[in-house]
Amino acid sequence: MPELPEVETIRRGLLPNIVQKRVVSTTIRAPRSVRSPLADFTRVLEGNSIKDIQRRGKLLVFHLAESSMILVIHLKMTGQLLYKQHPQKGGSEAGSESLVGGGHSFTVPEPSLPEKYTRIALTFEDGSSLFFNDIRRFGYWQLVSPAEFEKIESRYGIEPGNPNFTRENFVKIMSSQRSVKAVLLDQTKVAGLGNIYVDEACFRAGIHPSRPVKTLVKRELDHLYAAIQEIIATAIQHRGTTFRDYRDSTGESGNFKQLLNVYARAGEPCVQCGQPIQKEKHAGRGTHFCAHCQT
DNA sequence: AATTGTACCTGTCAGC
DNA sequence: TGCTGACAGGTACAAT
Repeated sequence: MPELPEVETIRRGLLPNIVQKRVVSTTIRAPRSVRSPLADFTRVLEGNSIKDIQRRGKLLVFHLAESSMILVIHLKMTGQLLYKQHPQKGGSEAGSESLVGGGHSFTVPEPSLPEKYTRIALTFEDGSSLFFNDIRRFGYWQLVSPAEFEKIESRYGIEPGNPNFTRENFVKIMSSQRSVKAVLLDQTKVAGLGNIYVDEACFRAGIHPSRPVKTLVKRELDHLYAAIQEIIATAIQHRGTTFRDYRDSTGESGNFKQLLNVYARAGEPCVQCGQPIQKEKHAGRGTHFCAHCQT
């Protein structure tokens, strides 16, 4: 799924476009993507407007102007939130873009929305729309009360980029029997990291992802603490990483892929030492590392 | 408390 | 070409 940098990029893209806008209609094409009673969902959203969009870890948090209910959206693996300025005519090829490559010139029609994988759509008073596309349907939209939100929110750990991501708090987390990989992926410990950025942070810090966190010495903790913040900040600057499904709110891919050192580079030479990057399963996830540079 | 397996769902790709 | 199995950026839950 989109991790912190991707979700943050989506949030920033949506903010100027849908805040203050009134929802005039909701379309639910996949009822299971909504984790609230559908009647309530529609009743609360229609006629209401978006007051603000925040983010907690990988969760997008929509505050409403005329209800205390909060809309939380999790994109999981393949969720996308696409904003379209103008209503589209179904089935047309309008909005095509031309690409040139390998000596051939060809045209890729920009798919019109809604499409096959559109699960939910909102239409605003000015005719613009927000589409939730999600191939695998792991993602969800949920309306929660402030009390329920507080409960959800409180389970998330410290976040790179937030004031609570202090070295002191970081060290507190890094004191279990579990591996670095497992702890950094644990959203109740550090919120927002996923498989890509955990592997990249471990590489940058020179730490093997299967090391038990309690074996890290001060210098290694310092490196890892700094690496996480640098990776996340740089990834946000580059608008996230796109492999296949991730797109920002305008449908654009992220640019951080070219800066990856280990993730999805199994067998390719390490940028530091030239040895092939390894891929093994750790903490249940495909894990990429350089056996020479990470100890 | 921590780890492992399983489930959710659909698409893609490697291998036969 | 077609089939099968493994795997994919995430997380919740049950079992161990």
